[in-house]
Amino acid sequence: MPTPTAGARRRSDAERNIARIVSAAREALTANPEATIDDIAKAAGVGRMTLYGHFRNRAELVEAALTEALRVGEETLSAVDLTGDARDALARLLESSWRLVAESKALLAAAEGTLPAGRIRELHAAPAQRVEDLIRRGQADGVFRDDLPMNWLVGVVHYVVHGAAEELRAGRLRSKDVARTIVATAQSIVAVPTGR
Amino acid sequence: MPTPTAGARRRSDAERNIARIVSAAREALTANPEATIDDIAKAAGVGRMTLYGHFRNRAELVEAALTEALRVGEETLSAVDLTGDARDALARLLESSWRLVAESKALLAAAEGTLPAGRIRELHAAPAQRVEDLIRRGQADGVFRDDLPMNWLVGVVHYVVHGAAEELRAGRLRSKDVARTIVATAQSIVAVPTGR
DNA sequence: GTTAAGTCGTACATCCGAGTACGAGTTTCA
DNA sequence: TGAAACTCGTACTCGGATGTACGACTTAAC
Repeated sequence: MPTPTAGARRRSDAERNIARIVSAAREALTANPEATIDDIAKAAGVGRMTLYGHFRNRAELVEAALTEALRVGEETLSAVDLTGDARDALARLLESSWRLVAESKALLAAAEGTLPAGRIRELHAAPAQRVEDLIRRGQADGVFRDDLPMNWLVGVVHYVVHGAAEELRAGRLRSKDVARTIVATAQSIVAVPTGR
Repeated sequence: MPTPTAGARRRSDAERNIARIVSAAREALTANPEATIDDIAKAAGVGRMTLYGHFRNRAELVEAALTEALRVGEETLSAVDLTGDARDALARLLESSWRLVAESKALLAAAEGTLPAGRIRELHAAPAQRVEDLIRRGQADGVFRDDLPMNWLVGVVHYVVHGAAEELRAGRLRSKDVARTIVATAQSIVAVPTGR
């Protein structure tokens, strides 16, 4: 955020513009991680100089956009019921979050260039943890495999989601099939493998 | 290639330098899709001007590197025995090609920016076709699922390979586990799903 | 050993985006 | 309504990459 100083009383229009800018940054960077500062300012309906009035540099802006996206994501995720059969819980989690995860991809790519690597992992440790916990529970219940590294199982679910989003974007997967495809694929991956 | 003209008699040192440049481009762009022309020239042990003597611009160089990579890949792939049980064939295919596929990722990313999209798909239609044929055969034999779009099955195998390579790069997957992890994951994905 | 081909440094023209400086105009807020 | 906060255009500087021009040097090829 622009002014980390505590008692930051801002004028209402400034507040509104900041919100617009962050939102525009999130959208623009999601569509194209290399979006220009100028692109973002235009998308926010604001002059470039106004933007610089609130964010010292690109890094600050990217961080704000990423933080915002993760906050929204966290809200959505925390509303998902993860009790009951772990396989069903995974389906519910994916159905309600695949869009968010997919959108965060480009944003992450934008952050990759400007933010320190540690800061990035730090920011999205929470959502990853949620998936890990669920998988761990599924393993304890005997419905998920444990012959592959946990890191991998968590990671591959992400890759599947990103992949599906990419296929959708490229027109090789129909919009209505995405959720079903992701769920079926992820479930197959984490399920206890059948011995042929 | 630099001179598409037919009777291009080149001096031997030029020939050697071109080979070095293409090879260096392949390596440099694999490590970093945004590698500079200058980086590549240096890596090839050649002056920037020499490079420009053989490749008019970045696009031409990227295309040469990509073509070269695909040619090598095609060679390796065509040596794999794809007969017998489709599940085993898939394992063999992945074991001998995952490195190549992973390396091609960054190269593809580099091409994405400079080459027309059509040219790219055209260049790597052949390898994708090989995977598709194998999956189709597995389906005919009843060992692979057919409840998901073919495009997706082909695509997701790529995403798994790229993902594993990324995890390896990030130090979250050990080198010796990569092949096994990829094979196990891919087999789980394409296998006929068990009805719980 | 001559000659054409190829090498490659220096220097330059361009383009593009980030970030800075200035300053006049506009809006909020008390 | 007056002052501070904010907006935002113009016009820079700066750095980095691409591609071009020139020209002297070196090397392969016959």
